[in-house]
Amino acid sequence: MNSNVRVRFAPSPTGYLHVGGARTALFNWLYARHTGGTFILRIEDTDKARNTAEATQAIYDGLKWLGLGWDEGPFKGGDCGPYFQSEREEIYLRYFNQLKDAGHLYEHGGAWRFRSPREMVALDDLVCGHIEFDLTNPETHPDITIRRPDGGWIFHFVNVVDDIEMGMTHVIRGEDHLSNTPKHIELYKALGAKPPQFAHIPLILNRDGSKMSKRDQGAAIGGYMELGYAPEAVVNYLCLLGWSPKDNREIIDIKEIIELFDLPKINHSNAAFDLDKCNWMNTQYLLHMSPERFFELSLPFIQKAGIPYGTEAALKPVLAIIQEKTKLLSEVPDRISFFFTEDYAFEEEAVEKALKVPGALEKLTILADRYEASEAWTAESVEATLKATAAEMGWKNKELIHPTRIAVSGRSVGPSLYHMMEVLGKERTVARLRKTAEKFA
RNA sequence: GACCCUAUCGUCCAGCGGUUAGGACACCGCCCUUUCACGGCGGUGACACGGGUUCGAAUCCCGUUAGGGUCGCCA
Repeated sequence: MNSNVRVRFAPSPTGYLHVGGARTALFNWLYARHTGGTFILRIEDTDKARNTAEATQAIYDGLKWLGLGWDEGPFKGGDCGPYFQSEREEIYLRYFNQLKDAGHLYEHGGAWRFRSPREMVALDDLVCGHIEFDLTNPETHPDITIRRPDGGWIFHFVNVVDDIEMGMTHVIRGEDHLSNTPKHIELYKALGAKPPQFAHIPLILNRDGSKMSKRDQGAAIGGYMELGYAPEAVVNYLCLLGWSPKDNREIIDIKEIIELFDLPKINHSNAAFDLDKCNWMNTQYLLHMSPERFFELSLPFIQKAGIPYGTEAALKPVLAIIQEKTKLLSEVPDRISFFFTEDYAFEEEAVEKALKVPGALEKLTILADRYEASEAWTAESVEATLKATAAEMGWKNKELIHPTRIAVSGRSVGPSLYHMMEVLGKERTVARLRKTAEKFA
């Protein structure tokens, strides 16, 4: 932290963290980390009607889950607090009086409005480039209200005041604020402050180009948390919406993204959210992450589901063999459940196809005998024994493999069969084979 | 309606005056294979349109069209 760059994420507590907001936070965070600057979290809770307690928690949870830690803000403190707009009344009053005394304000219907200087306002946006706005016509650009008759403050005013007070050097926000920016610049000037550098990033839309709202698929960060995405995958995906390393790579470590990230490299056009690609990204991360990380991310889901896994030592080998098949962490409990109970369920269709065929149950009994007699118990030895048995008896491998898979797991799909039996252990494997042979006899 | 932003495969990106327009997701084949995945190979698929500028435009300029945003006593 040794540059003077100060950026912020300033969400309004709405009850959930929107992906668009998350990416705005991410780009601010990336810029702060890239420059060695400071990332600030400020809660814009001027609207008292909203439930700030729970709604604010959703913001903290989402940012923490994504790994976007802030340097100043709630729980962290800092020299520019408080970091809740609802607690900054005196500051707003001071700036309000400054504007009023200088003659920039007038009362209208009980509310206070800022008198626009009626000029051309130029903006050199770090993403969008040089833009000139003609604010000379009051018909098309009416004066903005900054304070309600009840004394409440309006976004445009408190946002600018806080950015001045908190020493923001760069304002990185959604493009939906681009048209508001000239008004903000007027406010900065009237307050005798130098406007920060602006960077308006493109919006995230639905696949069909429509605006993403709360109910749309993939819109709420909480949804990713519940379904069990790897946060690093979601972050990686979000980074690629509007930014790219320019060399056609997709999976990139966040450390490298921090190095490569810069504002002028951000796209100018809106991006559509593609859940398919996000899902692919997630499976890639799940597949390649360390077993330790997979364990760490899976555990909460396993505990919540109440899987009686016993000890971590018993759980880890099981997780190790299902990791490569897992698409979402929320699937983990179901994928591992049969390892931890002898009362596992049998898929009806699989039973019909593989067990209720002539000779299938006899095969299981014969295999159980062979396994019982075998010394070694590794995936390799288990496989060798199975194939040797099939060869000896004149069966096709498949004719033995499928009934065996269903006998030991109750399912037609699952982890590598031999590894599954290795982890299950000799005793339980043999017992399951025999029990199944009896059960469907 | 006014103003602002944007415009390359269905989607996300690369390209920044001369390329067989590249990669990824998705989709379709084939291969691998004990299931399901992973993986490998191949394929379908795009420069919105019209004018310029230039020896030469996806690349630069203008217009049109389309999409998005803003125009609140919401943030």
